[in-house]
Amino acid sequence: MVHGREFYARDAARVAVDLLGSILTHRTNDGLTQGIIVETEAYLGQGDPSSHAFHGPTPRNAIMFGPAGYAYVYFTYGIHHCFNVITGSIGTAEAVLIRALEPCSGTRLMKLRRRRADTRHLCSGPAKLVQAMGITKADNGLDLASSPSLFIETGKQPLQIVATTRIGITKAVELPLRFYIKDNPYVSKLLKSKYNT
DNA sequence: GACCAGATTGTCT
DNA sequence: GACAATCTGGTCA
Repeated sequence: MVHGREFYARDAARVAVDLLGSILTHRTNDGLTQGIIVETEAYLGQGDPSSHAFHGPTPRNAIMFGPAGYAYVYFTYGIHHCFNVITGSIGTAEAVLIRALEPCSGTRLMKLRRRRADTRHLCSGPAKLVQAMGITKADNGLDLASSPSLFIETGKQPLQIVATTRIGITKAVELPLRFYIKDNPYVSKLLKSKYNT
């Protein structure tokens, strides 16, 4: 079942947890890719110093201030893109960053896009999965609740979930807003980068 | 595996 | 002008 607006219109942390085990699908002209979401991070809008929304609306983060269920794709470090889903109610600017996937369908296509042969390294990081799935800045603002080409649906249910601190940020680093599936080999980093190289 | 440096440009102060 | 929700490839062990 594809997640609808009501699924996304809840607290970012709750959505982040519930997205674990769900399946992300992207259809492009090149073909179909699918992955199980195994790692997420919650960003709490204007109250969160490490959120893009912290300083208020700008042209870049405008989509965050709209309704839940929309995709927020941004560019960073001069080379990378990251993929988020907007959550909460209109104006709260909450979002969930998808950090890692377990490749499920279209792994051949993922390997071509990533130019990597090792399945383990196809989607084990926010910028990696964006590249493997063929997500681009053009997907910014797409409605995941109604798009036929980009959506998330219910997957496995009973899971062991680990909550820990977020990665790659310099503010509010202590908040336990990163979630991943215990013992899953596709998670980007454990407490000490174990599966990363 | 651990640690480090370089890439490279959009975005905002 | 500074910095960024990162990744890769190098060195050393």
